[in-house]
Amino acid sequence: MPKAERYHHGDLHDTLLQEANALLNEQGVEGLSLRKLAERAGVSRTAPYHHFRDKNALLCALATQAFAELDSIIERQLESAGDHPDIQNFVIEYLEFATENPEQYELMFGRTIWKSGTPTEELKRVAYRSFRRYAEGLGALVQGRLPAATDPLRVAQASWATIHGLCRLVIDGVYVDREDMQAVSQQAVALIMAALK
Amino acid sequence: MPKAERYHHGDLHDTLLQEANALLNEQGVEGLSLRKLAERAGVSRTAPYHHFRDKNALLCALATQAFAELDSIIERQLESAGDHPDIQNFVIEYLEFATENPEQYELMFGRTIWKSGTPTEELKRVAYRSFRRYAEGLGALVQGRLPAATDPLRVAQASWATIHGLCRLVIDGVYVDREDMQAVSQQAVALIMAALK
DNA sequence: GGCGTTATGTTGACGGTGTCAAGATAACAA
DNA sequence: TTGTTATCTTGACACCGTCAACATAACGCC
Repeated sequence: MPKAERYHHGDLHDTLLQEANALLNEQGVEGLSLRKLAERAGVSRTAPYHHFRDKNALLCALATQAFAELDSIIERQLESAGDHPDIQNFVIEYLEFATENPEQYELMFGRTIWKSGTPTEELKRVAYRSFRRYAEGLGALVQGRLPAATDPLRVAQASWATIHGLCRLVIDGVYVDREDMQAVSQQAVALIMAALK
Repeated sequence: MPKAERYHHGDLHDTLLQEANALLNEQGVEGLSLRKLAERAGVSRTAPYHHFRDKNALLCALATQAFAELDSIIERQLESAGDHPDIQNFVIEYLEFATENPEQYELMFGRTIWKSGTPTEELKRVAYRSFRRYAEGLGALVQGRLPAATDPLRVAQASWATIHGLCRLVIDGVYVDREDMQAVSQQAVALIMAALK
């Protein structure tokens, strides 16, 4: 029996995630509707509800996937770095990830899930795991090179905020153009490095 | 004749802006619908369309108002600063503005207008004017205290990205709590200042 | 004052959205 | 074979932004 005519799809869960990602890239979060998604998957409007509790859950699943990718980037950096972590290189990779997957990035950190929606427990877990790893890596780098009484956690938060803010400005198209991104990031890194002993 | 029964509202334009701001604060951008807004203003569904071309135009008007406020903060800082500009103080005021008006801040810099919508020409003007002033003020501060071949514009972009990123993380509730905000901002400022000669 | 033009406000309608309820179908376990 | 359960369906509801057509009032000109 041909797949298209079966009453049960067979692999709808994964198909939905795939098509949702495609739709996301084509039309952005605003263009991602469950109904369009269902149609693309060749299934009725409410079928997705048997695989995701609601739209928020679907979006969280997408964001969780994206965090896994970001996590692998961080991990790779930590490994290859050894005792010579290259911050500039990490920032470049981070910016690349964000600007090449702007819709996923929006989902990962954006209001859609964190403010207007409700992040899944799983999403919270992976999101904070990414940050923790980053903080640890950065902590190792700045170890003993900071002024006394400086909390490494604060440095991690501040530097992440810098990179994140840059991503947001570039992605949303405010104040910083895509061409300027590299230069600005170099400046940001230079500022941080200049502050180290 | 009592105001409530008049066919013509008389001051709908301003009333809409006011009520929209109220609705924004109560329910966020997602909760701001033209229909609810019209009802609050005591007017029919489509009446607002005679004062704003569409929802995007209304949102842009709100964002423009908010930029005017931010602008006055920046201006006040520039004036009172003289030759001793207090960056830390500016950052504190900026963060206050952003966290006390999170929905307006979202509108000012968020995807709703800049990515999924279309910023008005007027909005673009005021938005870039704010940044330009900030960049000039910061430029005066760091004048001659930067390593050679450092573009002040890049420093302005990088530092704005830092503050902005911090705001976003705090507002959306990711990685940085409201209580940590002050400490993180101090750390960020310290990093920048440490890099100056 | 009368009268046309324009600004402003109205109802009706259309296509889109998320999601619930009730029923159909198939897979699976006993 | 016979329940039980997972999956998928249609129907419905309440929202949403916005267009078209029409009603009302204000304003300027004779």
